[in-house]
Amino acid sequence: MPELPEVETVRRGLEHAIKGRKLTDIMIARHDLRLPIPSSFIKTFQGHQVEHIDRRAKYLLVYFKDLDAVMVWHLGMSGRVLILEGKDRQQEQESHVHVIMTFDDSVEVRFRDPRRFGLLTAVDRDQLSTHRLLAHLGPEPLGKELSPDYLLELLKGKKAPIKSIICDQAVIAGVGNIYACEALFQAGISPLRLGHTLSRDEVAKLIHAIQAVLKDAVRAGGSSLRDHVQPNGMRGYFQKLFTVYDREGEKCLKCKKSNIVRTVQSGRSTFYCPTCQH
DNA sequence: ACGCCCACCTGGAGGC
DNA sequence: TGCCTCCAGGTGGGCG
Repeated sequence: MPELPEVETVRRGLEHAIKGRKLTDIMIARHDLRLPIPSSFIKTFQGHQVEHIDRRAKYLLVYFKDLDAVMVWHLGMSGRVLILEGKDRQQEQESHVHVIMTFDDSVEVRFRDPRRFGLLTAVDRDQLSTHRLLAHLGPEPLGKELSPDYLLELLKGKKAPIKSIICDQAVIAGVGNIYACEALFQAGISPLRLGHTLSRDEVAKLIHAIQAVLKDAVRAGGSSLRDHVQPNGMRGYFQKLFTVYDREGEKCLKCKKSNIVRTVQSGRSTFYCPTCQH
């Protein structure tokens, strides 16, 4: 379930498990992810010590000590990171584990991605901001650059619905389908509204809602971090937090009157309350 | 330029 | 049981 909060949760889990450790072995079961894993991948990273792990939008960036190359990792739609230590490592190999990285000969990080929309590659540190995967990304939603001024200016003349706009990684980096729905519900703004029709107050309210929803989800992910080392660990937990997403036909939790409606925008499901959102 | 559609993949759920 | 259809958290290329 990789939107920003899930990727941030994975980042924290990785930082905890492998920061300062040496990447002793890399096993690649298949290279053909969304982008092929470069043939030089193993030679580039094997034997190096993890310095720290960053996140940019939905990308994980693994930095190594004394190494120019940064490991750039995206989980796509179905990507999961499994962290296994000690006796857990002996457990039966699941399907669709494409890469296994071993640290200090004792901690295993497995990348499982059934749909293979994820990617794993190497980019030089000084080329990160201009790399084609990352160059177009907009501001981080939890940073200071995401201001009402910024978003209001960007919405001028935009005829796309606001929901599609906030899912655009060039506008806000890291918001995806679930949290776009959740934030619009919290802000009381209809996902169907065209971008240019939002008032300054609404834009401010929307930004506040996006930040609140993401922070809550990061907190929830953080609190269930231990589950993350186990397959299927966190799935049920996050779903409990959804107020509109995937709740078509159920009673709105706010007005307790209308049923949640599902519609399709830009090919993606949108969920909203027709009473609470205008 | 912008907004939308589609393909890229696999698996799970639900209908018949 | 099995087969079919639809749906899924992302992304970028291409089209009108």
